[in-house]
Amino acid sequence: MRIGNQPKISEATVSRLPAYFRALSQLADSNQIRVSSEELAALTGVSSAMLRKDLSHLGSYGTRGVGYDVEFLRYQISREMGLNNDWSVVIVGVGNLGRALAHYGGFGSRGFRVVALVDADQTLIGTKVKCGAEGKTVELLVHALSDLESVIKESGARLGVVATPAESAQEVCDRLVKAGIRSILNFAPVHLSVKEGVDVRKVDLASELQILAFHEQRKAV
Amino acid sequence: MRIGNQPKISEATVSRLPAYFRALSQLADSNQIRVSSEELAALTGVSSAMLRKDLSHLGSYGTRGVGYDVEFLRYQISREMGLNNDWSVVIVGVGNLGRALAHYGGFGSRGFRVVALVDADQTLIGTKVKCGAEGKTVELLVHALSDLESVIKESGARLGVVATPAESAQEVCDRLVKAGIRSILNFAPVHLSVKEGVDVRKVDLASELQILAFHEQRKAV
DNA sequence: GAGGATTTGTGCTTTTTTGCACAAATGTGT
DNA sequence: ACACATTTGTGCAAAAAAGCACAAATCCTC
Repeated sequence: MRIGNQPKISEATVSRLPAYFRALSQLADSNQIRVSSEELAALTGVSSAMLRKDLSHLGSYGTRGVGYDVEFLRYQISREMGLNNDWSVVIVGVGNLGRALAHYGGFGSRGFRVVALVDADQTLIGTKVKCGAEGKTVELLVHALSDLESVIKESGARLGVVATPAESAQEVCDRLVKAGIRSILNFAPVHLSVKEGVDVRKVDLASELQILAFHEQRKAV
Repeated sequence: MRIGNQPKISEATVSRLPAYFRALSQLADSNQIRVSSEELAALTGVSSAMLRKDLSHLGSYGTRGVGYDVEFLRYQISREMGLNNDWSVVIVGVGNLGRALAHYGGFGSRGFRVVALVDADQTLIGTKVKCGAEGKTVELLVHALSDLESVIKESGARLGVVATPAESAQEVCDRLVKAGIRSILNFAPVHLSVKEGVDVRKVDLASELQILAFHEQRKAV
């Protein structure tokens, strides 16, 4: 329940809000007006009790005996998560992964916009890369890594994506932080250490497979 | 501590083992013989106490007053996680993301091998895609989605990667499960429901950015 | 071989997260 | 207007995870 202006939403809850938001968006697209906690929970793979408790942290947006208004709840979550703002993203590292991220539709939609691409590879610098999914693609110039600071300043990027090899990730991270970026999504297979106040989230493809393999191995026994 | 042959390693611990493994691999590459819990913890971004407790679930592989033998500990973790096995991976969906995954070096190394590519797009079927990072690249033929079952059977894949659009993800998932796959890595922005005994791990790029945006918004206040 | 300096392994406490169960609130039908 | 069927919101209990502190074990020096 919201009390002051610092409602203390737990980290576990925050990590599930995006899933609720996406499911609600799908329901809205199919013109569904109302949804019960049971139905929304099934769509997102959580228990209905957990869903209700998560939502209760945002406020009391449901109606007992009825359920939730899809569009209203969707709006409340998007507001709470700041998705009404337009978040500018700079991607560092335009290899296969970086390019795939630039193309990725999920970035372009829902409040995120790739505004700058940076790489160290001389053969890539100056080339143009298509950003965003079908519909509203934009071509972006790949800038030199040495211009990172000015690129961030001019583009106004607030979120940084590190898609470089592991070797250069920490250095890139340090420069992002020094340039004022305080939220970083890291795809490089290495832990990035940052000063307090900077958030780093890590996405590690190999780790996910290893975790799956661990459980798969257990099943066989 | 290991008691029977079902040591009950907690999920939180399992999720951190890959990070330990990678850090140990880096240390081994730089010919470091021993490492303390403090040092390894710093490399992986956890507390030294948590690291020691995690490792203690595998067994007592350290030496008090000394630390851990890098190569030995690395081997124990890889054995525990089943990375000595050769895990065959089938990737369904050879769009930008699927191709990036196929190229990704972290898959090719460390016990994972992409053995099959499948897509529904007629213009992609029959084309060849380079798999694996520099060093040992292999060209793989893209098979038709309709041949999914036979492709899995012939390639012997045990891990499935779903890199399709959200609309087709659940159907692809169902067919993977029916074909005997029990561990799935899902990149499609949708929850996949599966029968008991099947593991699904989800990697959602948009969600990660949304979580970052949430915290970033809080900082500004 | 005794004493001091390290560093692991672990019992215990605290915090976080999940799950359960039901009262409170709403809509419906008669 | 009243009984009844739903479905939310939440207090409380259980489980999981993280953090602390220190005894136990090892190495090194003299």
